[in-house]
Amino acid sequence: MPRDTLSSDQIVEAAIALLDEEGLGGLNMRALGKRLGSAATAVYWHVGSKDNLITLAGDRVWSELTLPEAPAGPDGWRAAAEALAVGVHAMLTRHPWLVQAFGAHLMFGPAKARHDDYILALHENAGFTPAEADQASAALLTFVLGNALGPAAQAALTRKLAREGDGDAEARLAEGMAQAREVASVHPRLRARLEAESGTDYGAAPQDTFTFGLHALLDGLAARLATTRR
Amino acid sequence: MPRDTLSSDQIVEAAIALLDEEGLGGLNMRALGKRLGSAATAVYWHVGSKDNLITLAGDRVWSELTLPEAPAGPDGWRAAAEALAVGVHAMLTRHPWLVQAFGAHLMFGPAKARHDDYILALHENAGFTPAEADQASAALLTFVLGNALGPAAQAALTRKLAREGDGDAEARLAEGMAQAREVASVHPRLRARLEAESGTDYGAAPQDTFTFGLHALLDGLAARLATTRR
DNA sequence: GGGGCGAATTGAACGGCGTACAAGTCCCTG
DNA sequence: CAGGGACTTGTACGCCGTTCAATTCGCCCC
Repeated sequence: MPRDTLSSDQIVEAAIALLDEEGLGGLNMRALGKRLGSAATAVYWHVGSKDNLITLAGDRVWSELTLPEAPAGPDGWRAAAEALAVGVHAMLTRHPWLVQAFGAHLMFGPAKARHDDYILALHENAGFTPAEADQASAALLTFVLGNALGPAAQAALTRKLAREGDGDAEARLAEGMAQAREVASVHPRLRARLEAESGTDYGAAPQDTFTFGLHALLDGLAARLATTRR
Repeated sequence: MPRDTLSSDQIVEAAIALLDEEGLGGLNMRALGKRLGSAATAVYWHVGSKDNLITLAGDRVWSELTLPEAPAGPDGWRAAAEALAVGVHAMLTRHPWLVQAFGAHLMFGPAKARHDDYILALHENAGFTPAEADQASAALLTFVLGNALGPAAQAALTRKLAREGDGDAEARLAEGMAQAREVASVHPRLRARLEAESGTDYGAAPQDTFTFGLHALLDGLAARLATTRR
């Protein structure tokens, strides 16, 4: 028999796989148990509760991010900060459920702590005062998180429609989109947007939107930094 | 008897009250029915499903925002944009559940559409190209949303601990915070932050963090605007 | 090698949830 | 007054997170 005793690592791994495939709403203990070849309740001995498991999974995902050896010096700040933000953005794109979990579970573990400390150090090394470094780091992070909310909702909705499965997975989605378009079409600018990019789905534009906003934010922070350094 | 027939307005109002008091996880159809003096299932005739109800509630809340009569001209852009962002931030503070709903429900209704169109017009009037106006509006909005995630999680956690109610509502919270501090204390910068503001709760700092980041973002957008106008 | 003990797993069960549905009640119109 | 649509109700189903007593497994010591 291939079945050995479970480990929390195995469980967290399986949970992440399930979350990536089925979304936050698709993770439930019975499905997780089946995936692990165990009874659903075996998980509880290792992780205590579903909330705990989600926190564990979130921190594990957060540890995917690779941090350069030493925080960049005063001049490398901007490139390093941008790279960091892009990395987090990519992570949230890979794991859309994470941003939903962030809104409901107060996730903070060793990997997140390491990451936070790194960003803080990066900003202090660049010349920000400690208080400014704190706020600048938070601004960067919350901007990235906010950008992930839309795609997360999109993914959740798509999955829900697919799971209802009354045969017409895409039909319902199209219907909902059409309804949204109808609501939007009352307003001139929104209608113009809709006509401009008629065939675009929700997932295409945000990438450009993200880099545009990120660059603007970095510009603003760089300006602060310039006045602080003087 | 004070019982009359329900209206969807009544239902949405009661749902918002329940959401504000108990959080997103505290809204359930039986409790809502009890609050309305009806059977739980009576709600379904009016709003169809819980998802629908949440979307309705979200749009109703979004309509709380008052938009100045006409979008500001080229010079008033910055003040108007800041005021708008601050207004949305305040709204999300009043209704922390809304940002959670945004991550799971793709909320888009008439009030949100009106608001989006208004912001778009504001940016176009200021001199942004349509494409830039789109991205700048989105950047502003996602930044505000991202800032609301932390407090939302905090509120959700507090409520959950209170509802478990094993007598020690604050004890568990303090325990969790202490645990987080222990994790954080391995890293020098985080430890410094903890020692600096030892008695601060999660809700105090974010306000300053929000205005700091917002100003930086607005600065960056203003710089874009300057180059575009020329 | 056998006995024992803690680690790990199991299946049944509980209470709460969203919601479908058939049956009922109310009220307005012709 | 008869009919029919608007509206409400109670019951029930299936899924969920979690608890718990009972059971099995694996290792260490005598």
